Amino acid sequence: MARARGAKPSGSVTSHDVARLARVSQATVSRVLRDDPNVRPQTRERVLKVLAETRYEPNAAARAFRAGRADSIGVVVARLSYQLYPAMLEAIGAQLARLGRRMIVWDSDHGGDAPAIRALRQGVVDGVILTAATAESEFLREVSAEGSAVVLLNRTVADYASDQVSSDNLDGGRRVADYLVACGRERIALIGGIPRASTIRDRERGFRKSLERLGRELPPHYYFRSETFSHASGEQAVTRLMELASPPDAIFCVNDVLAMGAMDGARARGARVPDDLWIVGYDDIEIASWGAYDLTTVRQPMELMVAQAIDLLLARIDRRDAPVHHKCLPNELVIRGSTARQTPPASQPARKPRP
Amino acid sequence: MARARGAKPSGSVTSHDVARLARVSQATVSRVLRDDPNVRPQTRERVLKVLAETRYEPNAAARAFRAGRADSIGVVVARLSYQLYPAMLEAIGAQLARLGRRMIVWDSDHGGDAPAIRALRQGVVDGVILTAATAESEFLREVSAEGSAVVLLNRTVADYASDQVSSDNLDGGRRVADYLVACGRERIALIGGIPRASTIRDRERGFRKSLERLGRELPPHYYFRSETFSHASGEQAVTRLMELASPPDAIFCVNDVLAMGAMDGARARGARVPDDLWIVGYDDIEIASWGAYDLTTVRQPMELMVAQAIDLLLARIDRRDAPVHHKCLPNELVIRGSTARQTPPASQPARKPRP
DNA sequence: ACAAGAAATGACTACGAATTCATCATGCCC
DNA sequence: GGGCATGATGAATTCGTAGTCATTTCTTGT
Repeated sequence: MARARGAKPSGSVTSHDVARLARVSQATVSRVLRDDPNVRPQTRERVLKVLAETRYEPNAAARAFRAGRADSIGVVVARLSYQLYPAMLEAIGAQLARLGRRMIVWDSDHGGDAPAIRALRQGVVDGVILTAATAESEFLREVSAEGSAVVLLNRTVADYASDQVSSDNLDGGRRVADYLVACGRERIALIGGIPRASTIRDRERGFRKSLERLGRELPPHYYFRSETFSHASGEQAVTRLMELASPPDAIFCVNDVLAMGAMDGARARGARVPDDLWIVGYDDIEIASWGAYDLTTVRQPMELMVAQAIDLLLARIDRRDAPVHHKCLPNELVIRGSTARQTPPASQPARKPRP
Repeated sequence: MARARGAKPSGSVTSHDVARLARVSQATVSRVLRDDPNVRPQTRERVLKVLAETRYEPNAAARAFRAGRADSIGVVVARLSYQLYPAMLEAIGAQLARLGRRMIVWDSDHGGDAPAIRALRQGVVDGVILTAATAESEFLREVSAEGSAVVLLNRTVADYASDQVSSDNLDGGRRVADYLVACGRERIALIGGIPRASTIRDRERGFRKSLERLGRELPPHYYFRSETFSHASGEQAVTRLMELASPPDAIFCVNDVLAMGAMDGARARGARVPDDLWIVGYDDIEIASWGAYDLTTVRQPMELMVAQAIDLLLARIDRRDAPVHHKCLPNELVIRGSTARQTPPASQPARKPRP
């Protein structure tokens, strides 16, 4: 039994200890720590000396308890295996660090949003950023209605009273369709995903609607819904599409991993990209720019999205009755070698062609 | 100013409130919460009913304050852009969640280990897992000497009195050398990295030593040290190597991203892998198995390493005088299409050939 | 039915930092 | 030099939980 009850972190020097050693009251130590001007320089000096000597560190639990806030923010992530999410987490972490907040991370694979929301209610965190498109929990609905400090990032739910930040996935899908049609692609296919995720749903809808508007409705056999967002799914999907009597000459994949799987699958069947088949992805993860894939894709303004999500969250932590915002940022089509190499800019005008 | 001083998390129902409503003492509420057997079923029922009605959640700060522990573990990571680290983080998170611990994440890019160690001293976290190979701070040295709950994961420092878990990088490098020689490669090159990281250093040393033992010392012009572990560095390195009068026929890259960069660079210069050039990586990140790279590489027993690191950490949190362990786990050469396609198993025996 | 013991419960307290309020010291002005 | 403002400091208090210890209530055996 190495620990007494109520054991404290290593040093376990308290502000009372410091006060005693510096022959002042605990209140004065607290004042010095908080840089209160009402301390005589001489006294401050003495206290600072003892603080340094004892290597005092304030007890975080006591401080949080007293202050009523934790200075920590919760982040719920999913599928860290997909590069977009580590990148997002990295951005969130960097920005929170700059703001002096800690970041507690939950993986939505283990209980979805619930553990994070629970932590919020217990005061473990001051607010929560939800990035994972988990099922719409009634738990979340309720918390959201309470005006709790919860922000949905890269995920929208129309009737939640929570702040939400996403990029314009509808427009992203539209851009891809416009681009492919403008470049004269004739047989355009779509590899989509589970419609539970709002982002995916919007990408698909934007893509379809734009095709329709251009008189090029997507035929059912050119649509493949993959159950998971994996490389293997992309391979499988492209294999099906290429087995068709009239295989597509362009495929839009709703995210980059699917696109890379599709590319590898197509190549394995002897197709050349982009000579025989164009492939477009979504997200612009780092690998997309590497030589092996050199993937045309849609890039979201990640840093900006994260910044806005954190802004909204901190604002709401400050005042829970702050107005609810649903932000939707524009994104950008990044054209690379998986499309376009030898096709000249098409004559058919698109709404926003980026030849 | 929407918040009173000492504001509490949303509900802000305390155990006193519950006690009042259930017409019992706060102590009894506490007992019910902690499942103390000394509560009459009837009383327990009444309290539970109020607990449910009020949606009571214990105040985490007060609890942590009182209990003297945070039930949180800190993790310092680096370069989340390299897939190995998100995978590691995911494993750590999953295992901690299973143990009922929260995970606070710091990116070593912002202050190195210091913020995490500081948090440890303040009791924000009960222990820290350091995965990032940052500079050897005197801060850490000191903390380590104190017997604080710190574990180095995938990183070794000989004279730190901390628990350490890594895989046998020396042996991993050795295996690669043995394999390449055994398969009859004649001109073997090495793309290495900053020797600050113990893992990288060991991989290089193991590789070199094994070559020497086999009478195939690495000539200086076949060694390239990249400053960063990036795809671009790999491309750059391979370009240099291929410009040599006698370019290598096999390259060992000390991690997978470098290997992928090298592969893309080699292909861009018209070389075929593995027909003209073999490439071997290290880490076996997910992409390594994808068709575009199909990379031969060395896999570390990640889940096991994480499990052992957490075991050691929790043991040390329990008793700071626990014996110090330096664990070193074996790893595995995973042979794929970036090597070996048409070379038959060599006649020359290697120590542990895996043809 | 009563004592003795066990079970159930409540009053009270500690934990550490930050804050309020009271008090004491100091300097300044006329 | 007396009085008053201001600056510096300490005593006391608060926060919510989980303990300790004392007290009350119940159960059981005779």
